[in-house]
This record gives sequence, structure tokens and C-alpha cells, in this order.
Amino acid sequence: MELRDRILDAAAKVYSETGFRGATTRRIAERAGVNEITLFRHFGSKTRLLHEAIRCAGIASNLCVLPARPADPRAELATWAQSTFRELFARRSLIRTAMGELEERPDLLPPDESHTVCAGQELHGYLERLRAMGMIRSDIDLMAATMMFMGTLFADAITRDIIPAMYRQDPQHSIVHYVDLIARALDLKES
Amino acid sequence: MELRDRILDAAAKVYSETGFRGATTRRIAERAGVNEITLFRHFGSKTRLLHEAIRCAGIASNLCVLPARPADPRAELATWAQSTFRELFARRSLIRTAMGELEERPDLLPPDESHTVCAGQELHGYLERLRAMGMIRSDIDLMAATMMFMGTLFADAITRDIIPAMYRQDPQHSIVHYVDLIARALDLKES
DNA sequence: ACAGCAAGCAAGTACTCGCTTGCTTTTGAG
DNA sequence: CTCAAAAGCAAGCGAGTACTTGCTTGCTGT
Repeated sequence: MELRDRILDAAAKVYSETGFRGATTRRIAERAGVNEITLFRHFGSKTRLLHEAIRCAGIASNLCVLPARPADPRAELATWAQSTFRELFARRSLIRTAMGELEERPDLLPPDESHTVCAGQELHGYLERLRAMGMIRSDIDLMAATMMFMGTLFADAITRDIIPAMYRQDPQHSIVHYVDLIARALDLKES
Repeated sequence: MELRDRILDAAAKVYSETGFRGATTRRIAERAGVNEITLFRHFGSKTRLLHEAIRCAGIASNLCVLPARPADPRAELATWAQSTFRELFARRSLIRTAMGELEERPDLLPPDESHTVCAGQELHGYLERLRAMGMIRSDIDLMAATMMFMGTLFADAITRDIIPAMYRQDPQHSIVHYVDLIARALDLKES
């Protein structure tokens, strides 16, 4: 791996473990196997380094899209939920840390580019298409349904490893149940 | 307010705004309108002070209980959800900060006493009672339903003020919709 | 009136922080 | 081989950290 990317990677990891104040330049340099001065020569300051590191590590890179023309809603929702969960779960540590510091440092993670928001908009659009096709009940508040499903996936991904006692099933099995419940809530027609 | 409580209150606030490292003894003392030394005379160390402050501010104090003998499940779920949401929302800043630092400092918020866990167990027990009474579908994974509803409330309370664009309704209205959706998912019988 | 205690104040200890300076070593392209 | 760019090393600066010591002030109950 290129030295610059190694530094960014180490910075993102140290940040997600210890937060902005805890991510000292010494620790980042040590984790990257690099002299501390190299950080400053490449990025100028700790703040700029962490900005770039978090942007690279936290941005919505390869999020799964829902089809423009729904065919098998139940299956499409299931695979989308699994993929979205995986992305959230993989970044859970970074998300928790950044969210905890968001009041103090709102500029670190621009919310418009966050996974959760993008995924939520994707889901909302899909549900609108389903309703237009008459595949779900028409008297439903789609925004509430969107937030309910997103919130379920988000909360699971974020809290699963810190309160394991509440999660007795694999993520895959849990998500199958979530999809089942939301399908019944929407009165989703089988294709 | 008694001086000791004033210090604990200030410590909890400063902590929830800036985290453990950011909650310096100077800042806490200043916020409490107290000399820095007084903190040490009362609590011995910054660590002990923050432990006590967070325990007092974050513990599940007056959480709403669901009736042992369900009578009007829909209404009972609705008022319980409103109350649980209010508690979570009031502590959202502390929860976010503590969750972000939980990997580094797991002892700060004992998870067994957290609001979310207690509320989740309360909800799960209630759903079991409903099923025993035949008021909801029997083929449902109750744990998944519990986590879905808790996750929805939790995610809403925690993220509502940091991504306001996704929330276009009052909490009260949103929660009414959440209850409606979960009731349909469970196929809840009207009383 | 006076003892006792709680809080304030000033100063200082040992340490870590982000960041800089000056210099040496490594590396890689012509 | 040459030589310039890139990385490393040693040392240190000023500021901020948790916490301590020694002493003064002010309030309370008897």
C-alpha cells in the first residue's frame, strides 16, 4: 500500500477507536509505521489529516441500489437490506465515534454524504415506486416506514456488538425477520 | 441546588458535549461555577467524578412500564413508545457521546442499566404476554419485532437532531405512525 | 465570641499535546 | 554514478493536562 494511503488508513482507525482528541499524531504515526513528521509534511496539520481520513473512510462509496422498476419487491428489499447492513456494520466504530463528536465538530462528517442518509433516500424512492405500482397499501406514511426500516438496520448495526445479549441471532437471520415484518406492515403484495 | 449536585450536573453536561478527554477539570469547574480544587476534594479524581456524573445522568431512572395484563395493546404501546422516546431523546447527547467512547472506556456506562436495554426487555416481555393471550400472530419472531421497534425509537431519538432533513414530522406524529406500522406487522387484534 | 469546616486562591509538579527546526539517511529517475 | 526529492532522527517549544501543597476567606452552630 502506498504510504499516503497507509497514513490515511491508520488515521481513520485510530480516530474511530479514540476520537479526535485521542487520535494524537504520535499514535497515528506509530500505527502507520511512519515518523510523526511525515504526517505534517503530507497533510500540514492533524485537523486536515483527520478530515481527509474520515472523508475517505466514511463516505458512501459502493452503496447498493434498489431497482428503478420493482419486480420482486420482497427479494429486492432483502438483498438491499443485507448489503446496507453490511456497509453500516463495517463502519460501525467510525460512525459511533463521529456521531458522538458531531456536536463539537460538525464538519468532520458532512451528513449529506453519509451512508445512512443516502440509503434512506434510496429506500424512500423505492417505496414511492412500489406505491405508485399499487404493490403496497396506499394509506401509509412512506417517510415513517422509511425511517422505521432504516432505523432498525442502523440501530442493529451500531449497537449489536455493544449489547450482544439483545441479539441472539446472526445478522442475516435478523434481517430476514425485519424484512418480513416490514413487508407485513406495508401489506406488500407478492410478485 | 446543592453544590455537589451542581458539580455532577455540570460534569455530565460537559462530558456529553466534549467526551471524556474534552471534559477537563477546568471546564467542569467553570461550568459549575466552582473552584477546580473543589472537584478533587469532593470526588478525588476526574475519573471518579465522571463515573458518578454519567451514572446519575444516564441511568434508567423513571422508565415507563407496560401493563402486566394487556387491555388495550395499541393505546398501551403508543403511550409507552412516547414516554420511552422522550427519555431517550432527552439523553441523546449523552448517549451518543458514551456510545462513541464505549470501546475505549467500557466501564463508563454499564450496559445492563442503560435505558435502551431495560426498555427492550420491558417491550419483549409485553409482546410475549400479548402472544400468550392470542392478540398477535403466533408465527412471529418476537425478539426481531422487539429489536425492530426499539431500534426505530432509538435511531429516531439519536439521529433526529443531526439529520433534520430526514424528519419532516413532530416526534409525536412519527411515533403514531411507527406504532401503526408495528401493529400491522404483528397483526395486532383490536381490543 | 469563637472553633471548625468548607470553599477559594496562587503557585507549582510532572506529563502530553501539536508542531517546528536542523540535519542525516534512503530512494529512485536520468 | 549523480543528485534531488522524500523520509527519518533528535531535540525542543509553548500550551494545556490532572493533580498537589500551603494558606486564606467566609459561613455555621454552639
